[in-house]
Amino acid sequence: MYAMSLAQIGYFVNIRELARASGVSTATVSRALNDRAEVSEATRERIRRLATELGYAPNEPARTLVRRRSDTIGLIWDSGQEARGQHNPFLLGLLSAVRTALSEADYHLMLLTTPAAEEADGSYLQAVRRHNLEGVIVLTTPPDDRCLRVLAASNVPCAGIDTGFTGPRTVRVSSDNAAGAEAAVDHLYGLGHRRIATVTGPLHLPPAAERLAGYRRACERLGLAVPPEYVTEGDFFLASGETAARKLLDLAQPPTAIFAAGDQMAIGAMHVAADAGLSVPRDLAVVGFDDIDASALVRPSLTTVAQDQRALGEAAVTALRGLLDAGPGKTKLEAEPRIIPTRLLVRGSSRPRA
Amino acid sequence: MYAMSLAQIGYFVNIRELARASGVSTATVSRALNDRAEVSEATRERIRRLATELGYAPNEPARTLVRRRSDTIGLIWDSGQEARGQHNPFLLGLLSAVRTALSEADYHLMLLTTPAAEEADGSYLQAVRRHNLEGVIVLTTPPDDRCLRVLAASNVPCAGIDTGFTGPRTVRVSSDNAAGAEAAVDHLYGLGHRRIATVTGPLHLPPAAERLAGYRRACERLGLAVPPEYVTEGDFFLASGETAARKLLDLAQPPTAIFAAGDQMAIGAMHVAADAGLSVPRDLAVVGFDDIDASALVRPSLTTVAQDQRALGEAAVTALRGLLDAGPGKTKLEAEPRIIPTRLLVRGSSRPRA
DNA sequence: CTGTTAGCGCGTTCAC
DNA sequence: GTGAACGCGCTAACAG
Repeated sequence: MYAMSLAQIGYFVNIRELARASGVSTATVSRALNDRAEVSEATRERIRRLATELGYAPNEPARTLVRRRSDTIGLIWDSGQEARGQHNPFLLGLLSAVRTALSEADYHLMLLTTPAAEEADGSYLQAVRRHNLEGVIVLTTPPDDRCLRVLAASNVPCAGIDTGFTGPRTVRVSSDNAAGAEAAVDHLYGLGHRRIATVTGPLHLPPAAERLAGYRRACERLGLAVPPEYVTEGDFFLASGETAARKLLDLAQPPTAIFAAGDQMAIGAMHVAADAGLSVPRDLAVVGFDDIDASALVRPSLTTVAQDQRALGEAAVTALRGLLDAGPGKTKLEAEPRIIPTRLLVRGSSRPRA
Repeated sequence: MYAMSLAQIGYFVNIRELARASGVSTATVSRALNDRAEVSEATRERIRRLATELGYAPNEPARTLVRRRSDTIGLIWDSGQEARGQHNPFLLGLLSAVRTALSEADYHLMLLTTPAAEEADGSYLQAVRRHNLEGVIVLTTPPDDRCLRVLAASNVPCAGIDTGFTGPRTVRVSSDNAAGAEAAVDHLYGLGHRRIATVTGPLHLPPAAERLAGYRRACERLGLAVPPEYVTEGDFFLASGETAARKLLDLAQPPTAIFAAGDQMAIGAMHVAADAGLSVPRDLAVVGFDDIDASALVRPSLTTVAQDQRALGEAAVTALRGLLDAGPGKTKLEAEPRIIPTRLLVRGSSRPRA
């Protein structure tokens, strides 16, 4: 309590004072606090107690300097979407999961900033070196980010969630997009639907391509025909879902169900159906992907393939730690992607037809 | 280009090598790179060029150690909501804004982790000292967080967005909740509504209390009666909005319009109205607060009082920098809150009655 | 088991 | 205008 008041007025103890107070050398204090084996249990305990009593906190910059490691991980997330005013609704969940997992592993987290447009190709790499970062976690960033490519090409350990980049010490973590899409189609098929169309995301993005592949695979397995006009490309946003749905419903043989690769597009499809006087799910069933907040709030609520943000975040941290522990030599880990299962949430937009 | 390849194989230049390469002492290099006046323009330019060429990056831990300042800000956000699986939809916008504003001011950002439950009351404070953080930004954290109270009570500069804590070097930034609520009521009044009820948030939270105050003030100014049963307390989540709306619509004199202090509750009210066979906005107008993503996606789309996340984030950074520049002496700044205007987004749930 | 010593990379005195 | 020397707080090597 005495110590707390000291700390509150801005007085901090350093290792030297702690040593003086406990009657040993700074080296012993350091050993005790860092759980080195060569300290007697008695002195360790004494130092420990005194440390908390005096409110001692190690100076991390100093530790980093001498140990040559910071126990700090950098975090990068997509700012391209932000620029367009579009926030990826997953980011927050991923961020929380990553933060929690990292702190449980005793790593600190530093938020890296996307560089200004100029020729700052190496700025992520520079940041890593400036701060002695051990590795970087990248959240849903477009693979065409030059600055990021430079980073991935370096020997800095990187774990990416839903990213497409590769490099010597890179791991990718992502949801099982294909299986999720398959589950969605299976679900609709089980409901009796035989004319199932899809609205995809931008097909140059891996998740979008994988979801389409899953859709195709399920249709093939189930013996469903997929006329070319049943596959329409969107951009994950609302308007593109509306446009696509309008096109699909205008077909001579309109689908009775739509699987959209993103929830916003799925919601757009529901709007169009309502405007056309169709009842969801009776006249048209809709399944989305992602489980954004809005999916539970719209009416009817949206059946969707939910991603497990928590598991994704934890997997990214685990993967990164794997890279860190393996050391610079082991480049074999690169290709080993981490796939996280999805979960189908059946809601109002696809309840069994009466 | 040559330098880049060196950096990519993990070879880093430090100030000593830079000095050798440019034929001066490390002192001169330091002066040149830190824009000290005592260096000749010629050598400064030469050193600069060589630095970028060789991919030199200063070692921040070392700089922090010797300068006794880290240029780093800590970031804390509410994890209570996360634990309950409820993400505050604003967080992401605030985070981006804070990150951008901070990096423009040449500060680095460190994510702090909420401590495990144990008796870690001082852990934020400890983190600040460990990393030599200059200050902390707190995003929407409940004011009853003990760990946070210890931090706020210290002399660490803190800027909080939508938080209720106070301390010797603390600034609070928040939306103009009262004015926003007033604008919502004015809007409904302008549409011809005279029986306007409200669903509040938990009234122990400042934003909830302020929005209710604004509602009351507007009603008073407009000469509208506010029977006690027109004010129902919710918790910002969907279900509470539904419950409240049911109660309101069951009244002998049901309101023709509802102002909900949060969008989720407003959407809940719309659900209840629909279930009761009422048409929104014809039979019941609804206005929310926050402008969460879902508000633009539901049907009818939700009229809402939008918070300016960008401005909030920037204001927090500005306020914090004010505290930092003022130094430990100036405790006067504490009480000066930053109020950010809101914006009424008129959408389908309150379009003029036919 | 413990103490002494030597830097980690940098900014900052002092001299010149 | 520039260089040499020192030390920030801490850990690691080496003695004892």
